Amino acid sequence: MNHSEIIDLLGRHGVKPTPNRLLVAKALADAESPVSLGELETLLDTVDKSGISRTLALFRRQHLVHDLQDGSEAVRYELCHSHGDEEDDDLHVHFHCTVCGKTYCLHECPVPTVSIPEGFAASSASHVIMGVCPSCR
Amino acid sequence: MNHSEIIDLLGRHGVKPTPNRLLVAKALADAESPVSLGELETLLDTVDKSGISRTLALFRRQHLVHDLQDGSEAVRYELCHSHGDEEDDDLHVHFHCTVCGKTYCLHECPVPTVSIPEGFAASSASHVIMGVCPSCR
DNA sequence: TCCTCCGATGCAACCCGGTTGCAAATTATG
DNA sequence: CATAATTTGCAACCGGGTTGCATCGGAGGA
Repeated sequence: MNHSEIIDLLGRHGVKPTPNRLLVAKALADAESPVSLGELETLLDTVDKSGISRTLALFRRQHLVHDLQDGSEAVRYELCHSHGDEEDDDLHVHFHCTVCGKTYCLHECPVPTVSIPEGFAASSASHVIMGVCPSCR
Repeated sequence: MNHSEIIDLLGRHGVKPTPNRLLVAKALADAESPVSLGELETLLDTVDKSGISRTLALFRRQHLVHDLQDGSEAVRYELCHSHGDEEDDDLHVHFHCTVCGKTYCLHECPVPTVSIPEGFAASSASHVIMGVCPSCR
């Protein structure tokens, strides 16, 4: 994703494109798998941890990223692929490798729908599979 | 679950029944929903946080409890209901209420099986639904 | 029974991911 | 150009959780 595409993306989500936000968004766009705050910190050594944290909070509020608890200690972030600026409709299964710690997005696997008891109102769901990835076997 | 049943449960998992372990196991058995370390700490004010932490680590190693990241800040623990002392086969869906923060075990909803790409080896899976629970609507 | 030893426990210090207060820098606005 | 509003970096802080270490307590042997 190039510079102007990223500016455009931020704009569609109502986010003013400041330098740091562009860096964070680019890093997220370039990542092939969900990234944690700590990883972003080492990836973007010019940007302070607090700035990244605040940027991610903003992105979350504007539905530009969604977060994911994959079983590792840290929360990981991933760009929303839905093009609406509201809810994220790109809910796919994640696979967390217990050997290398990497988390894969199985884009081709949608999160299955589970019927839940009367009275519960679901707004989103996450499905994380733990195991060993191809390169660690 | 009464005292001797708990001692028996620990025994089946190869855990020596010390006073603190019995307290932690009882608290977990009595809880109607998964409990966090912090909640156990307030529940068992006679037992130190570090002791609870070490006990939970032991229980995890012996497959007596399994842990769950439900989207709240803390990890929650739940007694394994499988009666084997090895793997836990009681994988059910959890529901996390974003209003009251409580996590429900939907025991009647097994975690759906998702077919994953060639090369990945799954060992377990978690399925967490976020939303609003009956008492918060 | 008493001794000895090893595991269990409590306490405090620490670690780590993450957030917040605040002042400096940068950007937008009249 | 002046002033107000945002963004940023730095450091301090926060909360969950673990670890080092000294002490306590219980099982087993003389």
